[in-house]
Amino acid sequence: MGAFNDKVYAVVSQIPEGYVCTYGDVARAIGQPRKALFVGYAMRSSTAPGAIPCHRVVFKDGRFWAYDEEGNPSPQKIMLEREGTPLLDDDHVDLKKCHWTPGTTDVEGRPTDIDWAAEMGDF
DNA sequence: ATTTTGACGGCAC
DNA sequence: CGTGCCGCCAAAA
Repeated sequence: MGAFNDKVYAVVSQIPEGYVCTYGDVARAIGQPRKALFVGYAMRSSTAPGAIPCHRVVFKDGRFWAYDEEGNPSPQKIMLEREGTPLLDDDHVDLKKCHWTPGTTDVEGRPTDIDWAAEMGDF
């Protein structure tokens, strides 16, 4: 696994619950703003579901992948709602309220080492 | 080695 | 505010 994917993993894992981050921000955080697209690949190919909260990574517009290849609603949307992420549309989040950027101080009382596997297991 | 294609982003219209 | 096009970089064909 390349170091790139590893960094992406680290950054995305830091996104607090109820907040989202854009691909561009993640790419920039790892020092390669041009590879925003590549970050998306890392998410899509994201290994074991639950290992990475890829559902918290959205487009710069706030849009997120709400549907999978089969056109079925993706669990991402449900998870975002469940986490209390403010949504503007069925596939848009309110970046104005939940836009979190890496590098900033973590939200108080928001441990980044949550057991996502267990969270997903609830589904 | 060359072409195609993106879970992107920014700017123009 | 929605759409289109181009630029980026790397992997896949």
